[in-house]
Amino acid sequence: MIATMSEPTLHAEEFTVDELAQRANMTVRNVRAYASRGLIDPPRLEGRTGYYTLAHLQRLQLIRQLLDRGFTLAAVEDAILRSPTTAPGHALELMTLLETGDDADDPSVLMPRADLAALAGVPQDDELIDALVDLDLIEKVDDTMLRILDPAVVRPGAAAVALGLSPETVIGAVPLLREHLGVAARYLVHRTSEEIVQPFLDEGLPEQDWPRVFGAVEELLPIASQVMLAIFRSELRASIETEIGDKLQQMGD
DNA sequence: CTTCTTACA
DNA sequence: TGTAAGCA
Repeated sequence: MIATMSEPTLHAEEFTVDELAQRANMTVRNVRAYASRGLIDPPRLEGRTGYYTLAHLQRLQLIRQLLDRGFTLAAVEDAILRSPTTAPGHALELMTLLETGDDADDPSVLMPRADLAALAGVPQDDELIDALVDLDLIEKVDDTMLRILDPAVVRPGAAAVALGLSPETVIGAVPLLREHLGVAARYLVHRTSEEIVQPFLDEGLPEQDWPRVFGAVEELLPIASQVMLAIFRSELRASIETEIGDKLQQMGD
């Protein structure tokens, strides 16, 4: 009915760059910059002007959230390019897990023994070092240098010690977490194998579909991680309420 | 007049 | 990331 000449967009859910940028609270310049880095899909082109959809908007909003959380553009880029088909929320959680996103392949890093002790806020202790070595979390390089094999575990662990937990408690948590999370991990992998991989093997294995199956399995990693994290968090909160809440209440009495 | 690209700062 | 020039 109404055909205003200034509004060629009759598809209700499509925007021009300008509208897109506005809704995402970004400048057009940055929208284009992200687009040029492949962070958003190319728009539907009509002549020379592009028309963007809600999917584009959501992607930009995700980028903004991650940027606002303090991640570098490079890290955001890495996260998005890694899991293109994963829902935006999952990618966000994935980034939180990966922290930086870059050193996911070989995270090991060299650190003087004194530095590790400083991070934990405790005096240097050979026994603690040995305990970490036994857990395959670090390696002895020489008398003064350590190789941190799993910084994602060691760094927060040191932080926990710095906050007042005993090193023994923190170190003791590692085998405990490995054991219990390992059960859940093996269960999920087993079910994935049975329900996703096996059917493809059974029905004749069209070779060209393998990348897709493999991709699906890969993408389950961040999704499962997110669920694990959410459940663990709620368990932590529940424990805090009962255990610590009770003690505080007793103090009040 | 707007979109897009490229280039520069 | 902003600004500008040239183009469709």
